[in-house]
Amino acid sequence: MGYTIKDLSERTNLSPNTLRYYEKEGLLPDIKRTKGGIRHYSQENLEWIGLITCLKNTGMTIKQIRQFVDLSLQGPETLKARCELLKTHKQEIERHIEEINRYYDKVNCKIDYYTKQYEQYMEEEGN
Amino acid sequence: MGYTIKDLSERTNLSPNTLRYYEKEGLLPDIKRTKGGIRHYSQENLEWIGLITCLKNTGMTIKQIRQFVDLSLQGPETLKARCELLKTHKQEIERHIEEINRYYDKVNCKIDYYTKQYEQYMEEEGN
DNA sequence: GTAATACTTAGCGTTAACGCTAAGTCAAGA
DNA sequence: TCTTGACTTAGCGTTAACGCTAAGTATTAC
Repeated sequence: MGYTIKDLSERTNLSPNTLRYYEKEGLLPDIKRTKGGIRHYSQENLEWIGLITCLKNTGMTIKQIRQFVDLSLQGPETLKARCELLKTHKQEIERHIEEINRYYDKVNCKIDYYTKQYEQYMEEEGN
Repeated sequence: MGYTIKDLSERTNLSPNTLRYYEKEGLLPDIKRTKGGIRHYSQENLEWIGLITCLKNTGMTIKQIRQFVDLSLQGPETLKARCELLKTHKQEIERHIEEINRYYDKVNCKIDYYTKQYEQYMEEEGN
């Protein structure tokens, strides 16, 4: 039971290098080892990595994630703090979403504009 | 008429350094100069920078933007190519939007989860 | 005329998040 | 048993997109 580092690498699309790096940086606590020292990731570990990846891909730095992880390790007294941290981050994400939507509109406008320009150009050339 | 580099820096939130850098990299063609060699940005230049910024902040690299700019400089024969390029990029943006929405949902789930955990914790402690 | 701003070249520094390598050791599944 | 994969330390390399500095010159708004 459990995943080897290669298994997990495939499931998470993170390289073994990256998985070791995250562990070293404190983002992945409680990874079990065999007697021989080989990592064995649990289902829980896999899910945790899902959360880490989520935070990372929405703009959190490793250091910031580290702080969140440190809180998590301190037990239920920090539940509120963790919640606040996530709520703050949620607002960040909302800002990103707004921004990207604005840019999306802008690109669409440009596409329309170029399309019209192109049609006009073809008409002129077409004669 | 026209903006100095400082004016434009303020309007675009790009540093003078960055504006010169973009120009050097070929993202900003046709910037006029005074006899003395001082840059004078036009309204058109400002709008162009708006587009560049849009592409950059939606994940295009300087090099890719450069290709788009090069096409633009070649006149109306490249209108179709530019259009295709933007459409491809539009799909990229759509992928980003989907991704970020998934992450957004995940963060919200976590917030709910922690909130419930917290309430439960408070109940237990509250006695 | 003078202070404030702009220009150039050029080249080194920075940050984040890894990648990669090497050397040497160890583990474990078939 | 043997081959395949895993482990460690440690340290250098990489990429993108600038930042910063210095030195020395030129311009321009007031």
